[in-house]
Amino acid sequence: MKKVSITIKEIARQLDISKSTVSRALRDSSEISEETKKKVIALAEELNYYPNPIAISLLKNRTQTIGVIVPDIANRFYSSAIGGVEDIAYSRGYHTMIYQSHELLERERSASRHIASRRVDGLVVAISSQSENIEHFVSLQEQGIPVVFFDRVSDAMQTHKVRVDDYKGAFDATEHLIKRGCRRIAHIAGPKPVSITRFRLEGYKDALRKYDIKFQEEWVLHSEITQAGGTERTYQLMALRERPDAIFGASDRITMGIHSALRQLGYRMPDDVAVVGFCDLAMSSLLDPPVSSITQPSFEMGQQATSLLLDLIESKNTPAEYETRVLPSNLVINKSSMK
Amino acid sequence: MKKVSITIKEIARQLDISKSTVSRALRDSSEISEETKKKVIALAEELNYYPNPIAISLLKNRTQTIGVIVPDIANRFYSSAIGGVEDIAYSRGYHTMIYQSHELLERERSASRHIASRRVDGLVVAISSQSENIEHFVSLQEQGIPVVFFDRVSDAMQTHKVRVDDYKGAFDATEHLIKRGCRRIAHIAGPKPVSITRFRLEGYKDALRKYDIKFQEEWVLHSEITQAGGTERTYQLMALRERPDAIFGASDRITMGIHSALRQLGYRMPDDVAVVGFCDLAMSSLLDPPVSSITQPSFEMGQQATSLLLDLIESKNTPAEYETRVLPSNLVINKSSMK
DNA sequence: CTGAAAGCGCTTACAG
DNA sequence: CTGAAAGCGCTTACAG
Repeated sequence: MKKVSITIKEIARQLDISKSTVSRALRDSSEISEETKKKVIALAEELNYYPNPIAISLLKNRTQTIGVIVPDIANRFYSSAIGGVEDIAYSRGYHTMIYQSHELLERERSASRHIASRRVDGLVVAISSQSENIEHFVSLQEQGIPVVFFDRVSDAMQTHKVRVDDYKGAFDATEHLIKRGCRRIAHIAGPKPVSITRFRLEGYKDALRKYDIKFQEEWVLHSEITQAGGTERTYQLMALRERPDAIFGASDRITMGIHSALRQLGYRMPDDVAVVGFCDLAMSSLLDPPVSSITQPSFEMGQQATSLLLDLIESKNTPAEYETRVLPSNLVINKSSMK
Repeated sequence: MKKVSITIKEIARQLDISKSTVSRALRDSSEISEETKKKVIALAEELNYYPNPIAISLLKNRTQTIGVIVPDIANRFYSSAIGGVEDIAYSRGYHTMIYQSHELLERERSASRHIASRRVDGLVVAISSQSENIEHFVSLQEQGIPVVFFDRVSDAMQTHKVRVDDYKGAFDATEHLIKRGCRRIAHIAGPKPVSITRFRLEGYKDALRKYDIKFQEEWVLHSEITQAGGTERTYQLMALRERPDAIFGASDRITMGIHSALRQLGYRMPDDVAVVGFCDLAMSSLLDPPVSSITQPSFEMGQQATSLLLDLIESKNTPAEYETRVLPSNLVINKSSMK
């Protein structure tokens, strides 16, 4: 199949003027007579002319396109964040290309290569849980393609970062469980290399400390960010000689696993075990019982990361200082922890 | 920030040969001496040279990129279908741009315009439920940008279509309920304009007919494809003087609404009301009780639609005949309908 | 106010 | 085997 697009040259031919004049008239240049402008614009509309963005990209070495890499678009947290990215990008005249890493370093690298070769103007990324090495992002930055991190950030690179206050979210969740009378509070954490895992773990520990509750090594387990992971770790926790009376889950997938494992094992929430997770609200309220969760402003994170990125793209030089924004999370209490 | 990319010209300068020779050597042309090729390739690697795809696009009037428009990427059905699209696209050397219509005609039009102006090579789309008018897709096709429909198709346009056997899926679900002893089977259908709504409704009706069960107008309600829609319509059904003893839901969102409404109203599934839905399995098994569902091969639909699209893109002329592929669906029985 | 020319990075007939 | 030239669709100094 062949595409025929009408060009500036064709308009020039039909009007018997030069391409330069057409180009200027279309961009409403002050040095073209009103009369010529009108003729050109009228014909352009009639012919349904659209400038070829590819030619412009070649000229400006800019594509007006940004990339987003997230672990998984099916995850509500990320699809909502992408909504925020698109929101800002479109309003500032950029298009968005979405990539999924599926938590795989190799996929992330391949997306980065694609971004570099496609001359994408910049990248917003939530790092894959498998990526301890982030050389591929450093390399993009060195090539002049700015990178902004959101949600999953890394200390290994200087750039803008937008994340949620994971520490405080975890602290609040743990404190809430303590106030509800729980004393044996377990935590199923995410994979170790991920930044948010550390922050959340710290929040959990500090809340215990504040109330003089002893931290027990065996009550903290690391898990993949999957439902199956949450289920397996819950089996392990409930098999302990001294069982926890509460479990705090580090992600929504993990929390779903906790929930289904507890039901399957015959425990009642919150009476036997109270549960709080970092969760998507729509999801958690469907479960029985509905799960208390720390909600995160995902849409807003996408927006802020993108607006920082576009500022980087549009400024001539590297900023004096990179910014790390920490957005507040919010604890929503549901039946699973209402003792 | 400024991007500096190394070009063919630079390689030519350093090697003191012409750009033409460099270009040919890089594409491994047979008319270049082995020696020259080696030199060129070695230097290209050293300099980390990548051809500028934008220049090539301008030359070939091809972008090696396809678009996908789906109502909502957060919906598992679509995110999985996108997985299938990406799978085929990448393996055939294409990149994928993802757009969401959010079930809005205006958003779908704007995505189509973007696709046209960006010279995307082709489009795979599941039509928004709001789009009775699909002129924007016809217009793309007329501009030489092939369009393939999947899941939500339309008769208003001649092209390849890939859909699931909605008729049979609905028939099977209804028949299953009948065999379980249900006689007052309600159906919460999707929005009227959507093609799949009709197919599913027909399957439902025909199954009733086969078992000589009278079709009752008031037991079929149309709903938006949202959880809230399913909930509202369930209220309406259960408020009827003669209550249904089974509800068949036309989509996963609707089915979640049915499920939560029934629980909230105090009905037991399946004893009071049996439930079957067109559902995502991972989702439906989290509910209590787990919901029986007609599952659809979403990944495969994405794959097949994309491979048909790429064939269109790569063939010189319009095919003699357009194809409509109908993939089988599968009924998975869970507790919600096990009477 | 308008046009001819150069150039963005590449490919490819046409010569030699 | 290699090079000079034209061209993809556009913009923009430079002339006039």
